[in-house]
Amino acid sequence: MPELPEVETIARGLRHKVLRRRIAAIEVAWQRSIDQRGVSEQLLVGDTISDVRRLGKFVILSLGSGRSVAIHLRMTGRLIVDPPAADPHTRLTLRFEDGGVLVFSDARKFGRWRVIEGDPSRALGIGIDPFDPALSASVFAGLVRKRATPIKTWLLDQRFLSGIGNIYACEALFAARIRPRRRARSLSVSERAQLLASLRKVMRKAIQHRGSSVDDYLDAEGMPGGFQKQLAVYGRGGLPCRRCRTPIRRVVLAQRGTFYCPTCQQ
DNA sequence: ATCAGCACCTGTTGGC
DNA sequence: TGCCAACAGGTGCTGA
Repeated sequence: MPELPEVETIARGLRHKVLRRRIAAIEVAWQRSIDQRGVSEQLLVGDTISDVRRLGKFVILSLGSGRSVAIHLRMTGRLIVDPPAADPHTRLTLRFEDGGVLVFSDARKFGRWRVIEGDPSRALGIGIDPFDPALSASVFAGLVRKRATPIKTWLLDQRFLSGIGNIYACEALFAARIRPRRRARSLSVSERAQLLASLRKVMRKAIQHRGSSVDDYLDAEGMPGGFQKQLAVYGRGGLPCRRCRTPIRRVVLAQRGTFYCPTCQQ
């Protein structure tokens, strides 16, 4: 479900709700929702949340002990603080000392919690953030260099850039006017510049709208995003392109639905 | 290095 | 109305 803009929205919303709260207990309703079941819970009890932020598509809870919790929401994961009603898909519950709770709800059970000692960005093995100022044109060029894989597939590979998912890969390629099947290494200097600028522009705008709720995404406040109304191609197969009226085409690439305009994107 | 296929899961939707 | 197949925003593994 959530990609960079959604995870960013969730992390921001969660931050002020859980900061400085102390973990008193953990309840695991679905074992596979947490790595190192048993060991992880023991490590967390008594620790305090000192920061909340996003790393790629992970929500990171930093703890007073120096440890971190990396939460990947995958398709349907949600983080809810002090829910008004019991959630039927609750997989994990953090009980705070003050009596409140952080609930991890996940209908499809794909999401994972992982406790990390030391530097989480290293442990997670993910690439550079698209908004990292260190991601210059030459760094970007180095990452696509020699890559024969389609650019859409490359964008989804978290080891290069982290945080981009299927929606924003499609949207950024449309904005940059590049076909999803183009080989990564075949992009010209100006196409690479266009793509990087489009990734940032599309996702910055999506963050401003608190993400896209295509199906059932909700942020930490339980609110849907608003960016889905502005999607140019994603989910618009057969509908006219907003730029040239050509029907948007849907193909499957890297086992994922991929949308593009055959006229605007070359 | 890359890719297709499948696995992990459940809920929703669209076609018949 | 009811059933069933297809599909879903993600990732990891296997085997070719």
